This record gives sequence, structure tokens and C-alpha cells, in this order.
Amino acid sequence: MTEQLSTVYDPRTIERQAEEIWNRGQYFHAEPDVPTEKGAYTIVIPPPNVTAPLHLGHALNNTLQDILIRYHRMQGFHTLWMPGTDHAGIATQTVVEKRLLAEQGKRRTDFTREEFVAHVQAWKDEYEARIISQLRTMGCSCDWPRTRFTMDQVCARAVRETFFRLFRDGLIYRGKRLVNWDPATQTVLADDEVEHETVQGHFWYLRYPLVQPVDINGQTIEHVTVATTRPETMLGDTAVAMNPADPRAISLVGKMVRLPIVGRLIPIIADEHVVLPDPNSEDEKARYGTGFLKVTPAHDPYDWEIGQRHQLPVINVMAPDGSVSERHGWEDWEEIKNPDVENLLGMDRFEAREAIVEWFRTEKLLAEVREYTHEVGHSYRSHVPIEPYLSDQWYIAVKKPIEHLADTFGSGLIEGTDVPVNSLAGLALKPLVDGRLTFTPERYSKTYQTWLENLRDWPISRQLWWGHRIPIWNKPGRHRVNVPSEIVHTTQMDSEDGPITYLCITAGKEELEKQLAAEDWPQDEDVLDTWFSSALWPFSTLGWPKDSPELNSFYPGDVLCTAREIITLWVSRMVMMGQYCVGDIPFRDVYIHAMIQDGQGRKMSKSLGNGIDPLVAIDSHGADAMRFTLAAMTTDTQDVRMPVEPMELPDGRTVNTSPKFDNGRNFCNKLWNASRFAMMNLDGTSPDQFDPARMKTVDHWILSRLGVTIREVTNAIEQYKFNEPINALYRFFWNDFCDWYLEWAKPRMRDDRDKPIVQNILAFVLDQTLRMLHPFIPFITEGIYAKLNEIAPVRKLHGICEPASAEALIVAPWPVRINERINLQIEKEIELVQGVIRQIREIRNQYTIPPKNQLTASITGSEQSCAVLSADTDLICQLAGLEQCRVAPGLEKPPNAAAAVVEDVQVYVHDVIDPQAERDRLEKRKQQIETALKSVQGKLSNENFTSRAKPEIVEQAREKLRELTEQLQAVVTHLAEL
RNA sequence: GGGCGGUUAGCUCAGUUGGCUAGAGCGCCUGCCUUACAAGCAGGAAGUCGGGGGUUCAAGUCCCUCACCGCCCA
Repeated sequence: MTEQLSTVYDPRTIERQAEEIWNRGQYFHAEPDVPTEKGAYTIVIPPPNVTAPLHLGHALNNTLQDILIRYHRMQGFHTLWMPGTDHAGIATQTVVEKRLLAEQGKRRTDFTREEFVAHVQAWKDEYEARIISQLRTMGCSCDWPRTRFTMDQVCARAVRETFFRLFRDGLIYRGKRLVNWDPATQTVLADDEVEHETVQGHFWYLRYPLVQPVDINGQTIEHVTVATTRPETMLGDTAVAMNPADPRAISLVGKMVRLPIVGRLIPIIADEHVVLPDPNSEDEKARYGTGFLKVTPAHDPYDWEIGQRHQLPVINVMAPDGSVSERHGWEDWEEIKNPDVENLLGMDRFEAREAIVEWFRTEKLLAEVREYTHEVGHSYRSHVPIEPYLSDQWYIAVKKPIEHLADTFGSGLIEGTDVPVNSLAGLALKPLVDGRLTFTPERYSKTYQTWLENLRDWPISRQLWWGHRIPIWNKPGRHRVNVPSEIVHTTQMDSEDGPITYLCITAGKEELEKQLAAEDWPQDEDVLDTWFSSALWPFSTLGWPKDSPELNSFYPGDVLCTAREIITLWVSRMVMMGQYCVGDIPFRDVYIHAMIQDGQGRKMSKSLGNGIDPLVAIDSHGADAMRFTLAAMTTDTQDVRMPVEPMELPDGRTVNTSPKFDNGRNFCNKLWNASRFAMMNLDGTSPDQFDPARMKTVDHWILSRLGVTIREVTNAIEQYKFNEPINALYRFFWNDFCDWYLEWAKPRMRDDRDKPIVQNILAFVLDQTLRMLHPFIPFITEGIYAKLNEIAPVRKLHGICEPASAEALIVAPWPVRINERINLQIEKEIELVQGVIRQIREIRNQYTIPPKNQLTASITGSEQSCAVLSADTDLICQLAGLEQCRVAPGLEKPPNAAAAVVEDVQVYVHDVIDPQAERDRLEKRKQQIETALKSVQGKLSNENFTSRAKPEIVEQAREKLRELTEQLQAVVTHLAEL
């Protein structure tokens, strides 16, 4: 006899066993160019940031990917899951800066660039290792030897090549713009790196004196009042604007104002951007506005545009750290400097705000202060308010047509937009419009589309040290270098200090770079936006720009699985760059999964302490349990809640986990024990002893249920549904297989004639169920499968289904559909049997009859039902605890019997009568039937229903009415007899 | 301000194209250590489907509107 499974389900043991099987077989690995009938199936992992270990959101993300990967591997696809991590420029640099400050009391600038980068590199090595180990512990079947990092040599080469091509195509340019500036990390941020938060603030009403008072309608006006939420920017005001339609405009436009504190003389100008004041308006700007707008072109994007329209001077009054400074473009400093302004120098922007408001108050120029709630942009990394800031940055032109791509992708605008087909934005948008790129759930395609239609040029330079250094070398003046244009591309641009020559060098020319540096061509200090390298991820990881076998075999991939927050940031850019660099979209489908929140609907975060570490969940419940629960929660809603509770582990640690993982663990435990029980009975199983002709009703029934389940599960996975297959498998395995089939099988195991039939069915059903469960709970299923292979190596039902066997479940073929086994007639029969058993059990319970007391029952009803039930009397006796059961039409109700009604059948349990309990039970039943009856009668008495509803619906209702009427009659009779 | 979600049992959530008495898991109540499983078995209670209006023979489901919660974009 083979060794049995241990009596206790221990996730740790089984996880180790399964890992060993997978490692031995190298099943995660995919070699290119291996032809399979179905072709390749590729997923590239959304590379986790090396900033921190993975959280539960990652666990969900990667569980879903692994389900898809394992399913397709079993379906016979040549399957690759490409793993790796992302350097996450600003985020990682920030955490390392914090650590260095805390541990060594040193700032970034206390190190050389090389020293600092070495520190970040060390951090990266540590977290990359942790992340990969987390993924492996979760069971992710990635092709680990292929693991990439966005800054490794392979990826770096792709970055250099892409940058060079963009530069050569004239899509990269340098521009002076107002950017989203993060004064804490002192770098520019792209629009989508700015988070809008609601902030309780104020509107301050500041009086700006007119140089000469103005008379309007006999009233002397001595000053204009501007309303602002950021008084500190007034130091840089270069005009006051009003709407030309304002009645006061005729008298005021063209007059001069003396800017308080500063003393600068600035004009009143007319601009339609200014909203007319209206205290009753729904528009907040009108309600809070005075009709006068202070214009600060250097510190507000709208003011910048007004400034451009009116050629206003641009005066920058702030340093990059957000403090007031005269040294960063305060053009008229020498003329205006005075003690009041000098006092403010060096103050932080919020300190300066206080001081300036105080100054206005003291000088009686503060007209009013009002509370105001508004959205303020914050850095998604440092979380400080964003400062619109004037700065020089590199940009990518996203709506500029790329001529040499017109042949491949066409030209002209995409219908209904201003996006050229052959621009970068167009390359990303067109596949969606054409239906080649789809989103699941579908609604997210709108986010993608709207973003691309309104896309502005992409600022790609970041003032950081951690990242891909921008491959541009520059020198003031106009220069020429004697190098072929395939290696160096040259552009000249004008700046305030005259022309500058910029060189972009292609990858792999280190000698040339050194030589240029020696000739006073410094390289740009900045690095590229992290998303630049992420955009290349689907093909840089496969070796592009080399024409590698991997690229040929696995690109384009199939699906991208990610969260909605990076649809714009990342998904759009991958499509853009996939098209631009490789000429095809990187994936057909984008699956967007939910965001995990805590029990109160809050985002899980470190600061709230409400996060769950996947490794902790695995320690507390097992990896399979975690995966099961996560998949079971995955519907197409946008958020899911996961109650978080502290729990003490066996090793004494108190950690956050969630009681929701109990669901998964309980299921695994059930699977474990049911499999153990089945296998106890499988010794000596031989398919040769299986004879389909000797199958009984319950055997046909369980195969029918299996057939339905195979169909449901397969269809659901194909549609990116994850909770549905889990639920279908749960119902089938627990409610059908364990609760009924196994119970009915127990006595049959002692019957020599029946045993081989049951054994073969058990082995077959268990085998097929394990295959379907494997993508969701890979460890336990693999472990059980290995045992099953020892105990019952051949599992097939001759003449019914003969699935191919496999050395490991991970590569076992997915169950084929057995729709021909689906038999709804038999399912209905068993439902009737189950209904009868349930009713007898309820009577037992209500009368508190001990389980061991064997009862006698008689059952009567229609010819048809009696025929079914008398064939299955032993099934009823066995699970209802009967020693005797008579079934026949027209039986009388015995005296002292409890009665129940099931479909068109009367069930009498003999000699248990308790009149009061019986009356209560029958009354309750009567109520139920009457409620249902009322609803059906209501329908049928409505002539419109019978004439307009579909005939089959009407027929159904009539049938229901008949059955309910009979049931009611029976119950009423029984009540009367009491 | 624009857009997108959500609101169903005490909790977390399902509910396909409108059509049987609206379901599951957890929790709760009752009884069971029944030879695979107490992480279990058997049974039970529990819902004005956020409010209002409309379309329809028929609305949790479609339309309008209001309220609250959340996300994204300006």
C-alpha cells in the first residue's frame, strides 16, 4: 500500500513539494522557436518598483497573471511570463535619501553623484531580491532566468536606441515652460504624476492702489481688489487683468497700479479669461472673484498664457526649493529692491505667504479673508504642493506627424480628433479606435482615449541622479562634429545666451563619449522620466533593438494585466513606443483589476498601518489560500474591500492579515481531506474494470455536473472573469462532489461489484477537478496530483473520456469539454432526491431526533416522481437516516406522521408526531407557498401578461401555478388533520 | 467644472440579454466529535435591492432625478 497523505493540511509542506516538482521540470522556462500547434502566449509583468516590498495589490495583480499563464500553458500554448523590476527613479531616490538622512544624517548633496548612485544601487539589489522571492513564494510561474531590470544593460540599450531615434526624428526638443515643480525633491513632474487633493484654504482679498484715483459713476476708486489663494506669488505680478465686458473696464484698463511691498508699476489689462464677479453664480470663480485678477506669468499656468497674449514680463521670485529668492529670474530686482522685500528673501513659500498677508493687514490693504475649499496639485512622491515653475526641460512632441511612418501607419488626423495617425499619440490611439486593442472592463478604454486625445507634449527630463542619464552632450555656439549621422545626431537651438549645439550619441560608443567630454562637451546632468524605460518594457526585455529569437517568438504579447491608476502613465506609452520602435502593439488586451482597500474603504498604506504583506498572508493562511481569496474577490468592480485584523502567528509575531483568507484556507482544507479520503479508496484502481453500462444515476449525475463545470470555468477564464470559475469550482467540488457524491459513494466502496465503477469515477473526477483548480491554487493541487499519480496512475473512463496523463499537473492538458455528458434530466432527478432528503432532515432537526435513530418514511406523488424516487430509495435512506422507505402513488398518510411537501411529492415521516411543532412547520410552509402563489396568480390574472409575455414564460407560470396550488392543498389538508 | 464607478442580509460581495419565492461566503441561532475534514456535518433565521419618478404585461436589472461614498481628469 502506498503511503497516505498526512491527516492535516499543512500549506508549508505542500508548497515545498510543489516547488520542487516545478524546479525539477523547469516548466516555467520558455525557449523561443519551439513550434506548438496553438502558438505563443506572452505576458510581461508590470515591473514592480524596487522602492519597497510587494503589497497585497501586487499579490492580486500577479495572482491573476499567473492564473492566465498557467491556464494557457495547460491549454498547450507556448507560454512565457517575463519577470522583472523597475528602477522607479524619483520614488527610489526619495526613499534612499530618507534612509541616508536617518541613518547617517547626510543629504544627497553630501555625496558625489557616483557615491549616491552606489547607495541606491545597493538598495535596489536588496529589494529586487526580496520582490523576486515574494513572487516565487506566491507561486508565480515566471521564466526566472530571463528576469530583467529597467536599468540593466539590455534595457539601457533599448533606451539609448529609442532616444536616438526620437531625437533623429526631431521629436525631442528643449523648451522653457511652466512645469509641475516639486520643491521637496526639486524635480519636474509630468501632469499625471501630480495628485489632486482637496485642501481647506483661503481666498485673500488684496488691495492694489491705483497710481492715480479713477472716477466711476461719481465714485472715486483708489484701488482695485484682487482675490488670490497664493498671496506669496504677488511679488512676481506683472499686471492686473479684468474682463473687457466688465462695465468698469472702460475706466480702468490702461491705468497703472503700484504693486504693494514691491512698488513695481504694473498695468491693468483686459483679458477674457477673467471671470465676471457674480455672488449668486454656480461658478465658484464668479462667486469668489472680484473681477480683478493678479497676473503672475512665472507662477501660474493660466497667468502664463495671459502673459504670452499680452507680452508681459515674466518675473520668477522663487528658488527651486520654493523659497523667495531674487536670484532665479527676478528681472527688475535692482530697480525695486527695498527693505520690505528684502525681509522676505529666503523665506519658505508658506512662511512668505503668512508674512505677506500680515504686511497687507498692517497696511490696511487686506480687504477680506474667506474660507475656500479647492483642489491643489501635490507631488505623488513627496506629497508637497506642486509649484508651477519656469524651467528648461526636454520634451517629446507627441502630436507631431512622423513622416517616415506614414507608409506604415498612414497619415492625416484620426477622425474626430486633432491627433495625426502617424504621431506618437496617434500610434497609441489608432489601435483602440480600430478595435485591435481592447480593455476589460470595457469602460476603461474611455480613460485611455480621452487621455490620448488631449495629450500634451511629454516632459522627459528629471532633475535626479537615479535613472537613465539623458544621452545628450552640449556646447555653447554652433559646432559640427565629424561623425556619421547613424552615430551622432546634431541639433542647434537658440537660448537666452545664444545658440547651443546638442549632440545625441547612439548606444555603445563609450570611446566617443569620453573623447567629447575631453573636448568640453559635457553630458546633460538630468535623467529620463522612469516611464520612458517602462514604455519599452514589452520589447526591451526581449532583447530589442536586436532582432532576437525571443522578440520574434514572443512579441507582440497577449495581455497586460494592471491597475487603472497607470492606464495613462504607462499603458498608453507602451502602446505608443511598441508601435514606434517595433511596428506593432505590445498586447491585444488590457485587463484592469480592482484596487484593494481596507475594511473601511481606505487605500492600504504604510502611514495608516493598514497594509497586508503577502508573505504574512502566506504565513498565516498559505499561498493557495491567499490566491484563492484574491481571485474569488475579483469581479469587474473598481474597488474591493479587505477587512484587516491583527493576528498572532505561531512564531509569536502579531501581524496584519485578513479573515477573508479563511475562505481560501477552508477550501484548501476541504480539497485536502476529500482528496485524502478518495485516495484511501483508490488502491488497485484499474480502468480495465470500468464498464459504462454499470454506472448508476449518481455516476451519470456527477459527470453531468462536471461537464457543466468544465464549460463554465473554461468560458469564464477566456473572458477574464476570475470569481466565476472559482465559484463554479467551489459549488461543484464542495456542494456536489463532497456533500453528495462522496457520501453516496461510501457504502458502494464496500460492494465488490460497485467498487471499480466508483473508483474510476472518483479518480477521474478528482483528476479533472485538480486540473481546473490548478491555475488558482497551484501548490496544493500539484501536491495532490503527485500523490494521485502514485496511487491511481491511469485515470480514464473507457468510452467516455480518456484524458492524457502528465508527469506534473502544471503541464497536464486542460480538461476537454464533455458536453455530451451533460444530462439535465438526471440533474432534475437528483435535485428531487436531494429535496426529499433535506425535508426529512429538517423534520429530524425540528423534532430533535438524534442522528442515530433510524426512521421509517413513505413517499407518494405523481407516477413520474414516484418512479424516479423508488429507483433511488437507497440514496434517500442512506442520507436521510431511514431504515425503511416505501414509495408509491396514492399512499395514505399514516397516523402520527410528520408531513412535508417537495415539488409534487408528499413525504411522511412515521411515528414522530409533535402536533405543535408540526403545526408551526406547516404554517410556515403554507405562508411560503401562499406568497409565491400570490405572485404567480397576480401575473396570470393580468390579461396583458398572458397576451404579451413570451409564451414559454406564460407556460412556466401556469406550470408553477399548478404545482403551488397542489402543494397548498396538501399542506392545508395536513393542517386540518392535526 | 468634466468623466467614471459604487450604494443588494449584521459584514464582504454575486446577480449575464428585464421573466420561477433575490443568492454565496463569513457572522448569528439550533443540533451533531456520523470512520476524509470542528478549518467540519445537518438544519434554521435574516433583505422596503440608497430615496423619488418614469418606461414595460413584468424592473435589483432600462431611462430620468435626488442623496451619500469613492476614483480619475481639468
